[in-house]
Amino acid sequence: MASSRPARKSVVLDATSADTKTRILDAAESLFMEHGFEATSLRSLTSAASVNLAAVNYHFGTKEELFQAVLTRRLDPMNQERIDLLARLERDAGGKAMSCEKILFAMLIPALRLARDEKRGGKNFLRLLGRAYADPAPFIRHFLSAQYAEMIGQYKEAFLKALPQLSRHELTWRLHFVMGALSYTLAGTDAVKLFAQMTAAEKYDDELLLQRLAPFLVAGLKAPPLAESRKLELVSGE
Amino acid sequence: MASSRPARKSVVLDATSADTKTRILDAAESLFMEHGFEATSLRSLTSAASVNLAAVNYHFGTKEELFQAVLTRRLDPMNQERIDLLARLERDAGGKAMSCEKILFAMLIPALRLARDEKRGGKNFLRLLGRAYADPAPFIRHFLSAQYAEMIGQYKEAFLKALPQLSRHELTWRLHFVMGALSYTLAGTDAVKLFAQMTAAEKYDDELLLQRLAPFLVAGLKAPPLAESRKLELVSGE
DNA sequence: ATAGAATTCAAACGAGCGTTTGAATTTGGC
DNA sequence: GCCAAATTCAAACGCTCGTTTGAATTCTAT
Repeated sequence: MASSRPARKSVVLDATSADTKTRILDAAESLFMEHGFEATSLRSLTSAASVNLAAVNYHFGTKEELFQAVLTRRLDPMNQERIDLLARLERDAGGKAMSCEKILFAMLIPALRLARDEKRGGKNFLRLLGRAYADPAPFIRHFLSAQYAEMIGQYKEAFLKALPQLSRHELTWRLHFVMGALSYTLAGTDAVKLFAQMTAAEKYDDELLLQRLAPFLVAGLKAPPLAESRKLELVSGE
Repeated sequence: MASSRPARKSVVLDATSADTKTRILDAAESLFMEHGFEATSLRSLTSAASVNLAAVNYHFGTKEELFQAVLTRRLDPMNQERIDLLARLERDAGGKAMSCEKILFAMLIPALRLARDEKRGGKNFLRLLGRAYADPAPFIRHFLSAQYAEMIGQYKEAFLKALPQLSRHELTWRLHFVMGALSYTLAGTDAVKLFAQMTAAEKYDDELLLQRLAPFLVAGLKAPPLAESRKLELVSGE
């Protein structure tokens, strides 16, 4: 039988809590988040999930496919929610331009809902997602690229209408910055304390985090495009 | 003798190009960037550097210490440059408040200089750094936290003066977002194509990247703090 | 030229890795 | 109640990992 000692210090799921596939996904979500893909062994993962070592290969094929399954389980519904929410807002607007804020909120709200829903992985999953964005493994990058393509495409069109002063090219860059700040921020656990010693009073709270992030990102998106004249100033010595 | 075949497809350094320690650091910088810390083996690293396998442990102790040495070599001078540049600007301003742009540029310029200096690792190192920010390994997080503490502290004080409408707490968050967008952006290699299909005409260019990032971040920093009244709107369904 | 320190080297160590196997067990339709 | 399919299981396979070792070699100061 599988040892019932924790992998390191972490959770061991009750053997009766759910079926094998779900227990594996739950343990993988937690361990991949904590240690990353490469540093998480299938042995620690299966013992945390209280399943046999071979169960991962039986149910998912390989470790890589398991990782993709972990992401898909939460990501597909969240991105679909984003697409649906944007479509509804566009219908409500009746062809008129929407505000930049509204579009951005439509992106953030499904993430916020997911973060608050412990049954869907909650904060754990968002942090895992933030980490996955920065993982150098090609299979992860390609997978995420495919998962996000449709959603990002739709939002890019919406933002283009809301921010007519931006070229498509400029907007592409800014959406990149937005996703960067978002994923980096969500990935932070202890990392929040990296530069900031948070007061113990205000504990880590994803909702509050997104509320602070939103005005920052809206202002960035609305910023005037870089003037030609400023370029030299940046690269000169001062 | 060490095999002279490349680790995967990558560079093999000329055995006479530099001393052993430097060759190891150079190969490590490149491979850690490409594959991440866990996924880079000392065997592929030492063969790419054309040194004996045991040389890493002899010169650096452990793989973790090697990683820290790779970061320290570039990071210490860059952050010192940032601190010095800020101090000079503050002296020039003679106690009067500096503009937000100037402070941010003082942060970005040393990074830009490093990116353009191939002898100091260039773009490779900045991408490695961006990846390191998102790595879950505790020893990396603690190391970076210590490396950045002084620099971030100085800039926080400067920004506080430049942005008096922000509370210290609010600014802490915004600097977190700034570092997020910056590191995520710098970490992108192929990742730039993640959401954006860059035109072949405009090839990847760190200088241009920072020029686009700067106005985005300045606008975000200057954004008015989140009004109480908006909070509910974000968390409600629409 | 030579002693002693520093470095390089081939080889091995023990451990952990992802995956496979084939038998044992459980499950579900008839 | 039974048989076949699905699942679980212990064990092993082949491989790679970071690190250590002790001898061989190179460097340096006298």
